[in-house]
Amino acid sequence: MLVDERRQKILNITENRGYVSLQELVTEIDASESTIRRDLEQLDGSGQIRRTRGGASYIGESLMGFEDRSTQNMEAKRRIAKMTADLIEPGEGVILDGGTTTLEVARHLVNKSLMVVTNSLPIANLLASHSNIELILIGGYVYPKTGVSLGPVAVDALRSINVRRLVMSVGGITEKGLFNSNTLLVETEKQMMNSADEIIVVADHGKFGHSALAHLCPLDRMDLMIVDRDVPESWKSLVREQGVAVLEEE
Amino acid sequence: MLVDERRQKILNITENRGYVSLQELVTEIDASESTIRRDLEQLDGSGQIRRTRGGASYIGESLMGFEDRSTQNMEAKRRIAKMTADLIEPGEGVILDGGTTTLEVARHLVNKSLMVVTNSLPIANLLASHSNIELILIGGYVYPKTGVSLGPVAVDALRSINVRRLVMSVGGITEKGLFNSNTLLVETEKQMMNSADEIIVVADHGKFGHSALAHLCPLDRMDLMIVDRDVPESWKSLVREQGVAVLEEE
DNA sequence: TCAGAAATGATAGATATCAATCAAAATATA
DNA sequence: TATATTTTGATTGATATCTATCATTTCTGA
Repeated sequence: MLVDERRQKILNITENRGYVSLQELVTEIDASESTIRRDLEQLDGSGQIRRTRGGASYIGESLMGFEDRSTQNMEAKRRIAKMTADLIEPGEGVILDGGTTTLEVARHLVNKSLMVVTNSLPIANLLASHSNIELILIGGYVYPKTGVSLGPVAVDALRSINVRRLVMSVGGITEKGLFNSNTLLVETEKQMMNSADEIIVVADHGKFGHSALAHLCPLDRMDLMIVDRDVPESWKSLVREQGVAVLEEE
Repeated sequence: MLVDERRQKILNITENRGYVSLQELVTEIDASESTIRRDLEQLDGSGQIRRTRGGASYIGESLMGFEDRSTQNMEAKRRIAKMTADLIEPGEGVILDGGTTTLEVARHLVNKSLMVVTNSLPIANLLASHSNIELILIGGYVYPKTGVSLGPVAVDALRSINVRRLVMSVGGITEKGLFNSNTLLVETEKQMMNSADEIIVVADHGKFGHSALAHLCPLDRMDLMIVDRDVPESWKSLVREQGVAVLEEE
């Protein structure tokens, strides 16, 4: 059997079953353990399967790298996401910024009829298979860490868009305003804000009191901020003083 | 955290990533190894995940969005993809059109240093996590069936791009030229052709002799066509007569 | 045909995972 | 409140897998 033939066989088996043990492969392909190991090493290296201890598993086209890595305050993020999604009415147009919380928002939107604009690969991925959602993807340079599109291409694409609401996530919030860690991202988000009538910011308690590299906007640029119950009262009143509505849990 | 909540979390993570190691779960859920083991045992016993040595993998159809399990001529497509990928040299810029075959091409490119431009969500997903690849995503209306961006937004974004090679897939090939099933897609692909110096078309034997709704271009617009060994000689010579190079299996 | 390169199979020590067990903590029940 | 039950976390010896190495075989190109 040729090398590529054998690897193709491994690929097929893995794809069909989702997972195979190394021993199964050794038996079925009738090659030595070492050979199969080397095949797995190669196939894993080229991104075709995922090697695991004792075998290999299939790599779907799923969200892969991005999601779930930072489960910080995930509980709070989920509750915030639910509240946010409940605000969105059928038939609306909405921009969803990239982020863990906004991805959770998207999960709650899959059954509504909406026009969604997003620069986030994970969100696009989630929504693309739902035909009730008209999905407009914002392209650009893709930032590998989070899978969002950035830069001039993204900004240009956003210029021709106008929707009712923007749901935005941020890296940090201080009395100076909103922050994110990437200047290109901030440029993109500024254009998002120009393209929407109402600016909604979702922020869990971990965001307050922290700034970041790039300043996005002052607090009063927001229309509505949605937070969890663990955000100190002092922060909420500070934001309210700027004329921004604050929606908190129950 | 409640028991069921924890198990749901394991389920979610497993489903999203296809596979998780036990150690990852211990870290992210912050429970003891024993507890997670017991959870996995339970979830495996009730058929919700498949337990593997060192972790767990997702069970059930890899519904993962777009890809069609019953794709025609998958073997041939894979071999064509391999040949195509071998042509691409490190440092190049390349446009990858959406399609089953081009997705396979992308799999072979993950370890090269490249600039990749694509309008395909599945391809973007695959490549986004590889930092050696500079990924530029073409946005636009997302066609739910296949997860590719189409329309004026996509065309505009492509206008400002110029790369060495375009790898394109087609719906059908006749003596009249290349076809695809969607007019918006064809408009987008026409701009792709303008944005590349060399046009490579990948086509398995199932494509020949079939036209489709929208005419893309005449045969002589191609520079190189890559086919499998089952394409009849008559088609290959027809294409060659138009001054197009044809690369076939060995 | 021959030499060099690549692929293969076997082995062994190091390392990680597993199942089983038990005590402590949390929860439920009387 | 006290007791029984369940859940959890830590430990341990047994077992499986991993990496690295090396001799052998197969493939490749001059």
